[in-house]
Amino acid sequence: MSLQFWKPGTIGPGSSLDRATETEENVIPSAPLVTNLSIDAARQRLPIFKHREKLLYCVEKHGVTIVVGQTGCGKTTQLPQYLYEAGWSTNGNLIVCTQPRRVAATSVAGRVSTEVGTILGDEVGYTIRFEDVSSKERTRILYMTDGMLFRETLVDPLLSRYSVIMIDEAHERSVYTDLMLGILKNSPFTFMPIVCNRIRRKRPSLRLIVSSATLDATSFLDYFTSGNAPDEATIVSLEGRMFPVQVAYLQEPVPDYVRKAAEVVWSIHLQNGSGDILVFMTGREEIDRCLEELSEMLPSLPRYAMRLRLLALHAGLSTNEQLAVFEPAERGSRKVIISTNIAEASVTIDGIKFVVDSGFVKIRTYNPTSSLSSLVTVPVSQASATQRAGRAGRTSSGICYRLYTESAFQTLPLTTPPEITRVDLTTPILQLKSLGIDDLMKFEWVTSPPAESVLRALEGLYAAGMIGEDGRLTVVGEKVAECPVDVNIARMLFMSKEYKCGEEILTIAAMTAVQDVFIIPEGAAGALAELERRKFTAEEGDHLTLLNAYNAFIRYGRSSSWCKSHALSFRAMSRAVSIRSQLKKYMQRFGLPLESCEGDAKRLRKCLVSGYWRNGARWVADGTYRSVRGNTTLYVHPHSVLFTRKPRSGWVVFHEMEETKKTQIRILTEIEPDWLLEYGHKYYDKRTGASVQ
DNA sequence: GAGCACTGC
Repeated sequence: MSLQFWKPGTIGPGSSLDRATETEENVIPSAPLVTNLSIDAARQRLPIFKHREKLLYCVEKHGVTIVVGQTGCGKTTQLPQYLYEAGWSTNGNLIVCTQPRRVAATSVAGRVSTEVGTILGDEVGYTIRFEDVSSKERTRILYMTDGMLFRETLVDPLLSRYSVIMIDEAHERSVYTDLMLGILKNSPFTFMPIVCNRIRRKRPSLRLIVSSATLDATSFLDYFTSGNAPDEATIVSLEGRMFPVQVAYLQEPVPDYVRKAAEVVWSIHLQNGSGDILVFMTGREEIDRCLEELSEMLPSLPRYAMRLRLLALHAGLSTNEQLAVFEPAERGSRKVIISTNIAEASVTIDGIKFVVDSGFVKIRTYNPTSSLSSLVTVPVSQASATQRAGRAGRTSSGICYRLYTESAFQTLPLTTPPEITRVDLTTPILQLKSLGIDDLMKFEWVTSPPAESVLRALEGLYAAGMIGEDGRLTVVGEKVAECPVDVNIARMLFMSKEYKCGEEILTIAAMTAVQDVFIIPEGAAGALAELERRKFTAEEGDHLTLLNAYNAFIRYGRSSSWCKSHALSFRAMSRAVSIRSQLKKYMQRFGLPLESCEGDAKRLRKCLVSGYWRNGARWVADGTYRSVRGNTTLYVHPHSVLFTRKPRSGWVVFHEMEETKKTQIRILTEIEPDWLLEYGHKYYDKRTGASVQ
């Protein structure tokens, strides 16, 4: 394979590390310091233990401490321990550290409890949805998902259990991270001493640490100090322990990065010593194509070369298939993992020495005007590209090959827009209202979502009866805010009392909340799986089909082998069981009866319409649908049981709509059109005088 | 007749 694609002076496959000019000595830039920690000290790149006293001092003195720490600097594991030793968790107080992901919260808690020398769940514990491994009396350091802490604020807005709150991985800017930071600054109940002195009287001892792996951390400081109180907060930079990763760029852009990726993998393999290869693609389709290209090359592998073990990694794989990427390659062979963005932060594989970065990623976007969510392929941000490159330097020095030019890299956005700017805000805004934040126009977001999204969410909440004309929560809205489900689904749960079908609606609510219930593989196996699925098919549509599958799963003893032989995902089904039992508790608390409709599907479908009435669609002769709102053309998702069939009444409601190549609707149920009117009139007549046609 | 990036409560 020719090396001419690689810009001279950067590193091409096969060139020696010694000869190559380094474009970036270490792809993780060292952090500039805005700190009252001595800049000289930082320049000397002191190891973390020398920061320790300064760090404790900063937390002690200031309301907000921003910590910039690279991968491996120990901020997540060490910092809470320092605070613990320094006595921040006396008098029954807790030090809480939030993580965006469940696995991170559990694994870090495990590590720290070992370091402290206690059993997990004793002094060190974790709390994630469905799992609370902590002790009310004894736990002092608690790891938690940020979503879980956010939910806790709905119950205890003062967060009175905690003396220190550390929002970790803040650079990822998950919705819940942003909401947590937002309420810490804005809520009338919370305490930011800098911003809100009246609260400082309520919680004078509470401290906040925001920790981030990237430098946009300075913006967190500005956010909390409104840009004018630098002596009230600090940024501390910690040195990471990472091996250097060198970066090579293409000299010329390529039209087909999938093919190019396969070629680069091939030349790395032939010209470099041992070390596994990780390739970033955008989705399953590209992964499969790249694997195909590589397997076609395999027969031409020279006899002297190591063997190649080709692996795919994406979220759609079963647990076992995912675990395969962690198995060390056999002697004399090299692992090549072709992955989605899952390997950028969620899944960490040791032993990777080479990263091949396509430079693209699929992200969710939301168009508030059409309330359409879509999945688009976009160029990655520089921060993402840096993170991807870093995956090559976890266990030794490595090389990252970027399948784009250096000048293209310079034009990439610095960061990915925070998730809060790209999602439907209906649920977040309902929850903020529940926290007493009524005037959303005055709410100071870390990054403001589009005003249109806020308005659309308010409109939806009003239409669903969650807020009144004054914008305040209704009695139902107050309850629904506590429920961990979508507003539509919550409405159904409440209406099930009228339709006497709580038992079934509860199951449907749980099943619609999990993804990939049916496993339909490609090709011949897929056809067999389709046949299996037909055993559960209800002619009314997907909701009742999901209900049938759930009931059968319970009837046959929740067995994983049973799932396997019926094309069902055991993981998804088990999750549905957990969600159902959680939602059941909410129903009991709200006094909603768990009656069965005793096979009366009409009652059940009417209840579905009470939640989905804004998601109506009409069948047209070409097999597509037209939405009731907006009259846009909708295509049925191929996984729907109504994909091949016209609904008898010609009308359906659907669970969600999403734009991919076309606008698709997922999880459909056949209904009578006048059921839509029953709910539609209440809304349309009052607001605009228009009606549902 | 055709397809789901990744989290989280």
